[in-house]
Amino acid sequence: MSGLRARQKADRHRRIIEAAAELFREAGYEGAKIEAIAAQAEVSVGTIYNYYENKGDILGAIVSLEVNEVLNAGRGVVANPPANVGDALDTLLGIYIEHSLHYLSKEMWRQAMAISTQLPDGPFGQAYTALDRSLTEQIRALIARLQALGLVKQDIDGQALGELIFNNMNMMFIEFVKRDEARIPELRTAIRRQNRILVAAIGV
Amino acid sequence: MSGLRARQKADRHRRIIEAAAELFREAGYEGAKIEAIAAQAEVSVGTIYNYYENKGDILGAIVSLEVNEVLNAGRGVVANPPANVGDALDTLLGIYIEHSLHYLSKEMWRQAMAISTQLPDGPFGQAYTALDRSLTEQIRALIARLQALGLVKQDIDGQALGELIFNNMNMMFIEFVKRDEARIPELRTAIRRQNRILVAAIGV
DNA sequence: TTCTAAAATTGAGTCAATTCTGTTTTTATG
DNA sequence: CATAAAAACAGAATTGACTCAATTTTAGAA
Repeated sequence: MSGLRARQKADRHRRIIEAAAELFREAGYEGAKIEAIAAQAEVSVGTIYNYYENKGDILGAIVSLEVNEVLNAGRGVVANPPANVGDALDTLLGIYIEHSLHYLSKEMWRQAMAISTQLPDGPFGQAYTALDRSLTEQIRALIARLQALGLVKQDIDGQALGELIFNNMNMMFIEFVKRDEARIPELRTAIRRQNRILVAAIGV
Repeated sequence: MSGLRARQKADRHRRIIEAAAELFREAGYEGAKIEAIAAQAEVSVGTIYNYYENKGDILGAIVSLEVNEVLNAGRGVVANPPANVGDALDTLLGIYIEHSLHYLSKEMWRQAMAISTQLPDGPFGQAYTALDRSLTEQIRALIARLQALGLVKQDIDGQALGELIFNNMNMMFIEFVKRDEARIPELRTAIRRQNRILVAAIGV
């Protein structure tokens, strides 16, 4: 019935992702040749292309796993935010940023971001856009929660604010991954400073 | 003395850029083969790589020309801004956005942005980062001007505010070039809506 | 169990960016 | 104005992502 074929398929997917993740980590994205990934996954080159449209999509699958974890971690903050607008934002964005380099190197992020703008209609491009939207939505949800708690003015345009905060953080993160010597604490400090303007504007 | 070699060099640079610009326009970035650009520029493939590190750098040179024009156009607004904070911002950002598709197609922008994050240390990557900084700086200058005119609170953190506004606009522009069907008026409206929050916060 | 159509796999072949090496042109010096 | 060193050029060779036609494997009907 459901069996063999589906199981083999899932298994090959997993093997390809694991092989790619290992080689990307060891050799970098460019350094990891498709032939090497295929060999490591004990699969032929053609098969990889049966599962993923192109090399970027393999990286994309890995990045998606990571971002989904971040989204999950963020739920806790939205449900139970610190009782201070600035801290609440800092905590949520802090989770995004601190998680970001767990599995993915800066180089992998650079490649992933590049691919998502280069091929916005490819599988990964679309997935990445959706993930960005989910993150924006989560920030918007946090703002709504803070409004419910009476910490943020009721008449604030939550949608626009969420976009503003996400877009700024995302752009800062892009600059961060572009510079290998950039460090997370400085990134967070810079974002806090930018958000201070907003926090002052929206607090009750 | 200075002569022949330098002249030939400048001439070849120009021919390569012109050939590439024409082919990128006609065939798109991917569609424009290096061999074709070389043929059109009456130069060999090897010579192109003597002038530019890779295909992306050729596009980069073209993008830089465009962004520099935009920066020039922006100077006028900073020197003489509309007497209203929201309008002043909208006018400056409007210039950036309206100019953007003059010479460059969305596809060219996508490629250029992708390359600049993929190879941040390449010639174009560095140039692009510098251009972003110049644009941020110009927004900061506008804010300073508005402060001098008494339209913006004195105690506003102009640096952070400039970054916030630029980063948000830039991210919106990235999303804009990723969707072929996206239109400029809607982009400007969305950015105005986001900036409204800031305008409310910083006006005297 | 046996057979057949559909699905999946394979790896040699294609294509285009980039590199490399030998040649030509320019410069500057005696 | 001859010439050697330096700079630039040409295009053939390399490399690696991606394609495709042939082959193998699976599902399920008889």
